[in-house]
Amino acid sequence: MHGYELRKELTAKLGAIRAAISYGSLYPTLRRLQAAGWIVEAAETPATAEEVPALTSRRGRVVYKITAEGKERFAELIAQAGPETYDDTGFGVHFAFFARTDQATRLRILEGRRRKIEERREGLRDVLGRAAERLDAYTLELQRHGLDACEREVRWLEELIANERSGRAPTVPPTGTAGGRREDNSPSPPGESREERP
Amino acid sequence: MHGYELRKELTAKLGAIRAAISYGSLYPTLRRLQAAGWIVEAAETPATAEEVPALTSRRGRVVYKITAEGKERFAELIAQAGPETYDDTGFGVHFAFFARTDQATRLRILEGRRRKIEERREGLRDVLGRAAERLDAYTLELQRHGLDACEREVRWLEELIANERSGRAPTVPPTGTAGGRREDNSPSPPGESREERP
DNA sequence: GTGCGATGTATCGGTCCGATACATCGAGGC
DNA sequence: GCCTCGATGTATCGGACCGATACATCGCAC
Repeated sequence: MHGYELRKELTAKLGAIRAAISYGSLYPTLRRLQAAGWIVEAAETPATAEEVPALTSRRGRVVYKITAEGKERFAELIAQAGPETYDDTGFGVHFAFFARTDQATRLRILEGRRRKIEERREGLRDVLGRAAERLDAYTLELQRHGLDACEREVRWLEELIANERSGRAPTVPPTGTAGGRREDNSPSPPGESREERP
Repeated sequence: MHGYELRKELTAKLGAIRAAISYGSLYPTLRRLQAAGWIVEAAETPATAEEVPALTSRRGRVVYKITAEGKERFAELIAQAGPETYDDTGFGVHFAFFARTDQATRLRILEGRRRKIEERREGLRDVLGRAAERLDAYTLELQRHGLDACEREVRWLEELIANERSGRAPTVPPTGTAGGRREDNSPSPPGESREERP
């Protein structure tokens, strides 16, 4: 893909957890990835060969393609979990690419996230319990709302974990689930709804 | 307060919406505020005058105090709303200081936030409707979870707006609401909270 | 035929974070 | 009595990211 397209794809895929990637972040990142050899510039074939060089310094759209090494590195990245894997954005990114990794990784990350949210929940309960009379009604309402969100997310995660253990696809799209699937290293992958864009 | 204390206070007050302020942000900000004249260094009185100068370059805790101009600027800041007022963090900060501003401002901000969340909600519905078959089951589940959070927040905001219009304190701690309060410029401030564990 | 919004690449200044350094102090273990 | 460890406290530095902006092309509606 080229940058603009990539941005749109990611915005659709990650829209639930974060705003669009900024250009100030996108283009430098693409160059970094290229410098590392994880993507290569795959110059778009001009419609007719002779019509392109006319324009002065027009950059034109730059199409990138992931390399074998890049794929390898990507697989490593989504499978390995550091502390930032469990914060809101980090977890969202990992989760959005769950279909590309194996069940053990998915379970590990879901459980790590649950632990993190449980900690946040306890912190909020603490504040609501101990500091309640020091805080005004609006601040308290904010904490309550946050606490509610935590409890809700823990339940959501627990459902996902249970589904994962039972080998089923994520929760409950009441659609008829499609597709037997085979995979190289993972025992029981979830149904991929469709897929495969390089 | 001094920096460390301020950080703890803010962490408790804003814990529901964001992580602790980093030191790399806190101390430069304090200096910026001081340079602008909005806070002043109010050197902590040493326990006994002669015992302090002994230590070599020890900075000791630096206590700051807000100035009259700082208070004025703060009141302006929480009352004025830009685009960033309605994103997650910005809204949380405004909301956490709602008790310091007037009802008209509170309503304006609550409604702006609602509009923003409704837009996000529509975006997610769009993706779930149009791009559903292009995305894998996990990504879809992420969108669904995000959509659910949006719907929930809109309901929460609507409750708050209704309460605000009726002049009552924020939502529903089933406590007997306490406190007659007077205030300089605001028509009907909310009761300052009593304690409460749900 | 012209303006305007979508498409597309790119940079720059500023802000914030994470890691780290350094110093003091009280509590607890041995 | 000594020593380590965690909490308290101020501070900086490099790097990542955002928001604004610039500039160019293309298709379409009016």
